Amino acid sequence: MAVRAARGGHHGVSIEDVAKKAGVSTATVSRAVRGLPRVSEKTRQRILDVASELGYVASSAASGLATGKTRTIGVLTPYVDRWFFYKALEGVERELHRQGYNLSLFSLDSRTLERQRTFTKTMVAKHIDALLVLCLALSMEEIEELRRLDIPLVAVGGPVEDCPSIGIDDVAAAALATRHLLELGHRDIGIVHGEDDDTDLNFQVPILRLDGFRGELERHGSGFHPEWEVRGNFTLASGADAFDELWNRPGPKPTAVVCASDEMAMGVVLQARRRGVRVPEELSVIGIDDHEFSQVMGLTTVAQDPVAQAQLGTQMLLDELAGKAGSVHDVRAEFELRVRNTTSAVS
Amino acid sequence: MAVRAARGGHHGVSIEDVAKKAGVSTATVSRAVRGLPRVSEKTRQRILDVASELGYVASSAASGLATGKTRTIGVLTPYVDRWFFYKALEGVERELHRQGYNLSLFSLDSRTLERQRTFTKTMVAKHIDALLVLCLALSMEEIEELRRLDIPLVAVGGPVEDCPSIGIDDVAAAALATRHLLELGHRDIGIVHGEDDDTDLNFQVPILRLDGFRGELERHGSGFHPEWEVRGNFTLASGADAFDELWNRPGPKPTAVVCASDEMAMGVVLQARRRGVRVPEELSVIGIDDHEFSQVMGLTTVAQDPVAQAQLGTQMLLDELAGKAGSVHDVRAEFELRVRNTTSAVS
DNA sequence: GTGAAAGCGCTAACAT
DNA sequence: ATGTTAGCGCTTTCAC
Repeated sequence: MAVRAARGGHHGVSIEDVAKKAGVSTATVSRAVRGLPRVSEKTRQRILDVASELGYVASSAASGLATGKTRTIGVLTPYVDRWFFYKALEGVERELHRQGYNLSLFSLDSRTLERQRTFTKTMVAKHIDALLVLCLALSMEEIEELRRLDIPLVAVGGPVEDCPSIGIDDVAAAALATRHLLELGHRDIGIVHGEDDDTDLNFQVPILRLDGFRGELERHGSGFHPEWEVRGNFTLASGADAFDELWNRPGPKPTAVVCASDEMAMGVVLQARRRGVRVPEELSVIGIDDHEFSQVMGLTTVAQDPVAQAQLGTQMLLDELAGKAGSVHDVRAEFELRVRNTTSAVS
Repeated sequence: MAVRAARGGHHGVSIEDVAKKAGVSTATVSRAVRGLPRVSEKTRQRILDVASELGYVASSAASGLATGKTRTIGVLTPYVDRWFFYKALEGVERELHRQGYNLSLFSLDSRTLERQRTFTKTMVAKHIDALLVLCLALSMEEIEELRRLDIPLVAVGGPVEDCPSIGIDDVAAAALATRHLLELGHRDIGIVHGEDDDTDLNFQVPILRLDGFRGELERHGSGFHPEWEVRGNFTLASGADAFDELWNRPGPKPTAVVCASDEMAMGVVLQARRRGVRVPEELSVIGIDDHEFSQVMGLTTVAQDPVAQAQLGTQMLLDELAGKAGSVHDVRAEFELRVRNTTSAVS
């Protein structure tokens, strides 16, 4: 007893408290509160009443220990303050809480050194029943480690080696954006992409979009302009910088530019206008995403829906946990061109 | 044994496995892996080796049950896709994982009906050791329920009844924004606020900012223009709508407008320019927040730092959990005027 | 339909 | 420094 008191079990109604007060065994309480059969309606009701009167809620640690399930799924993401990521997070959350699951958030910001530790120690600690990875730059070892976890796993927003994933066809999306410009008569097209030099990181999206752009240009027979391929990092500021880079360089300028994200596209538009380059009259700009700001800004873009993608991924995980093996599988999400007013026919 | 196998305990190295293989008791393993004293360096090393060889990680459910601690703290937020909130979330995450804590995210989107359920059932289930509430619209019953949880609690970004909170002085921030306009010579000033009609919800921020605005005007002796007080909901789109509302109304227009958030301010700027009203020549606009887009857009604003606020709040919670009673307390966070180019002297 | 009892994997006295 | 042991609160088999 001394032990128990010392461990601070003071506040917290246990199943036993309910059982006693209801005059039944803990087993019956357990069945009753979980809505299991083999309890008469009468006793169930009595138990439920007592439970709510006492404010009883099962300890997740205890039931987790007993069942091996935690009813929480993890979300692993590189950022939480970037559009795709917070939208997706929103989607996961929505789907999860609707089902009474908890969401455990892991953010592996940069390529920090303490990363590995976090990964192994904290995540693998059986905290979670399943994991949803958001389009993360993962090393091979990390991926390997995740697989070893042996829990349902799905990637959203970008392919992850050997792992079912949900997301748009990035190559096709970038190609679509490029084609839109081509069809408007543009021939001098630049791109603001996000490809990093860093290798060994499993972050394909920027590369895929760049590929889509180049592929479409090639298909069309347009020439390459390596000097018009400039790198950004998916932020608004980097888009503005990209415009400067393009315009500060001597020589001819592109008449249009496709951006690997709306944020960068908006950066380009804003900076162009600030420097007196009219959009779309002198420069057409198209993005990918359909950020909520894009509509107000009138940005032409290739839209995708991260919330829906994340919800789908979550649902698959939940289905899998519910016993429907094979629920988790690859899905190419939808995307579509939304023409607004940052693109126009070449003059 | 049949039981154990049936419960899927197959993958999962237990403390006993380690103990056996290392030839010690589970108690010693427990001490060793947690870095507790009373273990010789020799055995500790041996245990650690075995543990890592076996890939042992303590089950959080088991240790949670034994200790009554979960090493996870909850974050309760109304949105995850709005600036202040995702920034704060980022701050919490950063601070938490640095300390090996987990983050459990609860999003109580709208005033949905299933809200109550989520609240009670899921949250209160002892999942968490402490809770950080993000500037949420809470009903009195909900607040009451939170207090009953009897765990360290702190609010960030907006006052919550009877609960220590970290955030800027919203009245002062709005007053500062207003004063800036006044000092530029503006006398016809409008506001885009976010005050909702909904009562009984503990979401003070919009009201406080509106108060700050009105107070400053009054202090200055400027007249009120109720028709220039228009409501938004903190989004870019609502800012654009607010501009329309202001400009579509017959009669004189304000020469300046303060907005309760940068997103709304940007909406106003964008819509003004689209409709041919020059900013800042014909209309000065100031926001509150310093959204990452604001710098690129050149928006004048009163800046605050949600990441820092959240980190501070998290640290307080952690300190409290570490035994430093009284660590959680009110803090007025900093804010400062950042003049850029959406405001200018009245012409 | 209900109860007794044996765990789940870990921690914390207490003894040695 | 290390082992023994009694729980933590819940679930689940098996008997009744």
